[in-house]
Amino acid sequence: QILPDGVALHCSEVEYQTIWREYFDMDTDYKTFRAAVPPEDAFLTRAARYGCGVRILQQEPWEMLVTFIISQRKNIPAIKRAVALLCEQAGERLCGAEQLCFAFPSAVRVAAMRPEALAACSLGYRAAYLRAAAQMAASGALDLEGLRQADDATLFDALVTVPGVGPKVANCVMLFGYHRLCGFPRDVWINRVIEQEYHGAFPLARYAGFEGVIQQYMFFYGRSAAYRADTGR
DNA sequence: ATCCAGGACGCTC
DNA sequence: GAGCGTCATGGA
Repeated sequence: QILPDGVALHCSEVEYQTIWREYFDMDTDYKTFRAAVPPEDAFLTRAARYGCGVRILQQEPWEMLVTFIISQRKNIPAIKRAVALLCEQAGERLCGAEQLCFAFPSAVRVAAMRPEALAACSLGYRAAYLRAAAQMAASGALDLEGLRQADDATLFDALVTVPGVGPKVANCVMLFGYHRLCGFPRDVWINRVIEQEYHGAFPLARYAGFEGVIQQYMFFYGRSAAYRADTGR
């Protein structure tokens, strides 16, 4: 089945309708977002074309909160490793046909982890953040599901009450965990792009309501070998 | 070996 | 509110 942006899915119709349609955000028209990029913005024009298949996944708030707390001051391979270790240490064991597999652990399960198990996930100083976040989410002091109904500002304010969650991580959780496309996470890569391509001033207001989609184009292209080749390093 | 990583926090000023 | 040093660990 061929879907917008040349995406091809190899699964049954039922599986697509019940799982992947929402997860891959197939009912959102990203072409309209890309069309908002003015031709005179050569960087973003290239970035949007390069990342035309990028979509904002509809992932779970708790999973996003945890993974982006872990992400701070880590590179992507190290993040993957830490998340995998966390799943092995605390995740529910899945009956995989071939290889051993673990689910992403719930807040209750993370809150119940022994300190040694948590320390075995190579989280460093983030271990204390993660434990606090798990206690908040497990106790209901932080109602991650209820916050789906909250407006953007209320959601942001609630997220930054969690230890280890600042503006960058909160924007990631809003964007990927709550599908708030206004989220615009500023990480080292985005700051680098804004500095090099926009002299420190990016026209964010032009993309009101879908800032996060534009951010993804900037991030994906800015990190790519294609960009380094285009700019000569 | 050295630098840096999808930052946040606590402290000054 | 803006400008610092610090934080633990591993990847490149």
